[in-house]
Amino acid sequence: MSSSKLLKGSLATIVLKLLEDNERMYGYEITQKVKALTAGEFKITEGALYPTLHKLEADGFLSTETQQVDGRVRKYYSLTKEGNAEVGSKVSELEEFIISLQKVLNPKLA
Amino acid sequence: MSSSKLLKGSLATIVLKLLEDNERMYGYEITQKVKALTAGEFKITEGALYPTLHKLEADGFLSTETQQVDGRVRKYYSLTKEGNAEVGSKVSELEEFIISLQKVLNPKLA
DNA sequence: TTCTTATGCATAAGATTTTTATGTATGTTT
DNA sequence: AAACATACATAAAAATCTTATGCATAAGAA
Repeated sequence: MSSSKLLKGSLATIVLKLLEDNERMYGYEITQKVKALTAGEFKITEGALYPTLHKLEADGFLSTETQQVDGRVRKYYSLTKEGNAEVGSKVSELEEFIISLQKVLNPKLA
Repeated sequence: MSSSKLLKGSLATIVLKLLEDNERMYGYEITQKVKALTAGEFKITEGALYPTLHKLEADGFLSTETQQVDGRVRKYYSLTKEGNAEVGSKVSELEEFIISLQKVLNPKLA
């Protein structure tokens, strides 16, 4: 993920969340979706995304099916049962992190 | 920083922000302050904090003065002129990152 | 028609930032 | 006396990212 090397462990959570919302997606589609959602702020690089997808699959959170579309190969990812159970806690964890971060950045408000 | 290895590049920004709010602080005090502000959610480790402080000093954003207090040495850090000029943009960058992150995590709202 | 851009996957080297472990030292509490 | 808190520091290892590279097809521009 680009956007100036911020946020380390958030990419896996972002991927899981997108797959919760979308049923199935392929890698390139994920990069475009994130770019669209953030108005170009986040640019997920392939070097970060593909190893993350492979790890999530190895961990049993994602399953894949390859498909030919217009002469090109696409590898679709979907949440497994375990993946589905994981998304919520991962997203909560990240949201709680954001809340804590805001407490530091703006102690008067948050 | 603990809280489960989340957020990579945010520690330097947190340090700069605390020093903007507090005039001068020493390392151990920073760890305690962050713990207090976040109700124990963030536990900054020494192995992360001290190298970060040293780098910020090397970059010219912080200056130091050592002081003896109750037989123990404290190394106080303060923002330099350059550090003061840097805090705002670093904090803005992090806040914009949070906004983008929320757009991904909750596309219906944000 | 050739070059560039877009689509689509993947891996490897290097950089960065963190965790974990270790070391030194003094003061305070049990 | 032992344990915990205060206070600094560094090094090895792990984690996660960027950058570079490679392969391949399709579509659009020059």
